[in-house]
Amino acid sequence: MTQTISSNMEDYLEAIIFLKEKKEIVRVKDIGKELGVKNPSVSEALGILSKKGLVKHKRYGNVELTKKGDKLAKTIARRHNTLVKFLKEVLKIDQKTASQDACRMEHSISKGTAKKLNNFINFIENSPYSGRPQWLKSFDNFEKTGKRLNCRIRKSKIKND
Amino acid sequence: MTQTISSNMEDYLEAIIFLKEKKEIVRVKDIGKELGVKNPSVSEALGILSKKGLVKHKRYGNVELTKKGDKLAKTIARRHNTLVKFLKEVLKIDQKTASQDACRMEHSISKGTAKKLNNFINFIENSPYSGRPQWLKSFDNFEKTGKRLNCRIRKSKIKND
DNA sequence: TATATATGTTAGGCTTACCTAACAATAATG
DNA sequence: CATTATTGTTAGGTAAGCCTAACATATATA
Repeated sequence: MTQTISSNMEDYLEAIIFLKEKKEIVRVKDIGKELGVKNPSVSEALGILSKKGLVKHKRYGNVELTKKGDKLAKTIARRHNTLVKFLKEVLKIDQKTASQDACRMEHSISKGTAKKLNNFINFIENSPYSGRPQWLKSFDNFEKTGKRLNCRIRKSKIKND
Repeated sequence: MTQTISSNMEDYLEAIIFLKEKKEIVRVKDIGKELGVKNPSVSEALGILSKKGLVKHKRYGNVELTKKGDKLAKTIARRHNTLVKFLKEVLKIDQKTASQDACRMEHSISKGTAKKLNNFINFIENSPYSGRPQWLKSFDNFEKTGKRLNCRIRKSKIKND
């Protein structure tokens, strides 16, 4: 019985783990601020997440993730980061838009797709020869000018196609 | 005053344009079947979309898109197709998963990102020299073996980076 | 320590998007 | 053309996720 949670509940988990990282103590109002919702909404969400065994929270106390909640939160955060990387590094989308888009897309991407996308990023990041691979530089140029910037070597050497 | 519609309403528009393409006449039950919802839900949605001037629908009649609705539906369908292409062509995700993921992601991707992703696909599809670009073949191999398959030409010719 | 301020919870309401059941109109068929 | 089957609509209900207003607790300070 693998339990599922909604996108919105995923957002709460993600906010909690994010806040935990930089503040150690996580309070209802911090979560609300992070997500742009009011305290009663946070209280309600925490009730739901508690029932599912993802969060520990006693009345008026601070918020903790259970082991299970922590694991799930990390998965979501990882997906988020993968998407941001893709959007920024490959598509050259600005930080703000990239993270906004990632925030929404992270809930709709399947496990397998997330994995493959992550591989794709790794492939790019571990590119041999300097930083950005040649083909991506060629894409940058294609974007700017609509024209392809060919690798000079290929251009001069490959004729038969 | 640019009006916005919800993800779900986007799905209805998309279903309508999809059905229109292959059946000419679109009925409430077709939409319901396509989206996996019951007729009353479709009726309700059509009411909403009609009020927004995106759909024409008289009681017990068939469903049409207005000019505005058609335009919007096409935008959504385009985003969907772009995502499917990316997932299939770049990440090599199977048809079924790709279209499922795209169905969800198409609502969360921003306009600018959709455009850039589309450029990226075009860049790949219009690759000079045979079909799949070398760097993507290299990625395929990276996925399979964890190792990078270098372009032979670069390998032998390029030394200074 | 009494009180004020900040934070959290509860109660009750709203919206979206779904549902079932009951009813209405259209289409198909004896 | 009358009846049945199919399709569509309306009415009314549910769940998620948000809100405000009112109340409760905790914390800080006079």
